[in-house]
Amino acid sequence: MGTTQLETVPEPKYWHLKTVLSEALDQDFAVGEVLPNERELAARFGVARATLRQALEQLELEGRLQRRRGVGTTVAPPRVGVAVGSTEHSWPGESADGWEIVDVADTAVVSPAVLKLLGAAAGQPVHTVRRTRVSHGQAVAAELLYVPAASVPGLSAIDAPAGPARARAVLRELQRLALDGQDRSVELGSARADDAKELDRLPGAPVLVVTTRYFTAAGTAAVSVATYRADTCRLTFGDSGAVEISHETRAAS
Amino acid sequence: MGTTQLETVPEPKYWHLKTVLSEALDQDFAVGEVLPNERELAARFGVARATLRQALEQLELEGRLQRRRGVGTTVAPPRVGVAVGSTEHSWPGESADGWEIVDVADTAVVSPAVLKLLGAAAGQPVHTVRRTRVSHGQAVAAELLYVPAASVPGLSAIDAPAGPARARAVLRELQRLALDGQDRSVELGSARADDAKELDRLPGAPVLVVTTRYFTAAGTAAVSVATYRADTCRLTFGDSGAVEISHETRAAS
DNA sequence: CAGTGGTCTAGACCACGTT
DNA sequence: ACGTGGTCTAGACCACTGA
Repeated sequence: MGTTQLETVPEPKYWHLKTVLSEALDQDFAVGEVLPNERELAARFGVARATLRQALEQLELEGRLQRRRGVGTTVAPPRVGVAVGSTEHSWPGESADGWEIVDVADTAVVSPAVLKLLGAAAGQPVHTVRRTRVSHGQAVAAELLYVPAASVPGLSAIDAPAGPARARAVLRELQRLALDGQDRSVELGSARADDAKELDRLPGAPVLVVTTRYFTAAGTAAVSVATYRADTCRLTFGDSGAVEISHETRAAS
Repeated sequence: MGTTQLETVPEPKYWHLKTVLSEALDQDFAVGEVLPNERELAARFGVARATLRQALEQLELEGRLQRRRGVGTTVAPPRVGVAVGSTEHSWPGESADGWEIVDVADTAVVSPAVLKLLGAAAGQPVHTVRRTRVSHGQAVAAELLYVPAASVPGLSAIDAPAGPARARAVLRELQRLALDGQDRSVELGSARADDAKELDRLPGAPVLVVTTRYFTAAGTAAVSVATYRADTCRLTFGDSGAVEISHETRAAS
């Protein structure tokens, strides 16, 4: 008996479903179009709703679909490229890069892990600036920027009582410093409740967490933790224009 | 009736469960330790197994747990930092960076999207090199490197019949070219069947897809599509050492 | 073989947005 | 009020690993 090709196991239903749906999306649906509801789709494919949902979840994870409770499931536009690492190092807030200040919780309590990143001692006052990044009219990222008070001594006395005005002051002071370098990492996470609200997603939604450390000669002057919507964003780093790709880049060769 | 604090909606069970488990992991479990099986955990918390699984899935997504069919659920070590963007641009294969050549499918059929990235015409021959990146004894990434034959003219005649030897030859030829720049993007995806096998994960597992374009004066000389295990990897970019963080960085402030 | 996680079902109820 | 997706249940069977 020749070992031709029949040692493959039965493909899970939801996996096969995903493939079928994916092809249907390419051929029969336009961006923004709404799909039939889950109960009907499940019936049409002859599977339980939970199984259908497993396929939809994957497609949403890959940025093909957008689902909203109370509304429906729509075909998502291609992911937007969001520039994260320009060639030149720069402080947050320099040039209009799509970030909007939301709020600042002055001298707030900071988690031990962030303190460790800052190389700061517990109890040390830290300015905490909350910002949102908007692209194509949609919120794509929420950021928490941590700036030890020691990094921006100019603010020690002249202070507004916290709020957007003060946040801007913190950024302004930062930009006066000489930036020696920066450090960045990207990992997968799930949206905390506050970030989820900012990003118009449910808590637990997949996000790309970008952690950046800003260095001066004196050490780590600031740390930024930015969470990007993983479903709609493609983070771009590089010299030249953003890479233009779609999910098809990874289609079976 | 004072509107004290009771407009909060009931937290989903799986979300609360995740929090409880997360704290238990911090306090009562060591890295590598195995958890009780799903049926017992579900019973212990008084929920259905599906609900418990929803919590476990999130924790796995966040890199806190590792689950393997037939084996069990174990506490995952902190994510490993994997350097992706060194300061200097470099061709793939330069310096020992943990990549291992697996195979090369010479002049294989290439998806239209990749061809578009390459700026190449359909039907043009493209060398396709398959590599794996190993870190700490574990496969963390699988890569497909596309090199149009036109980029490495030195290989046109002197050829082995495809295979690791030829793959090495392609990389060697690449490194002779003057690299003008590169372009990188990161997005969330789910593992294709072949990548999943390489990474010892199930198909559909979450991965970080890093797409890199390599430019010479003549245009795009090569494109790399690397898929990293999202559960175990933290991609690092930057001048200095990798950022050292844990999930705690994003703990509620 | 026994035990694990992975898949699947057929129902129920809930939270949300729109009408 | 209605229809949507989100949560949850209590079961069943399957695929894989290891002893």
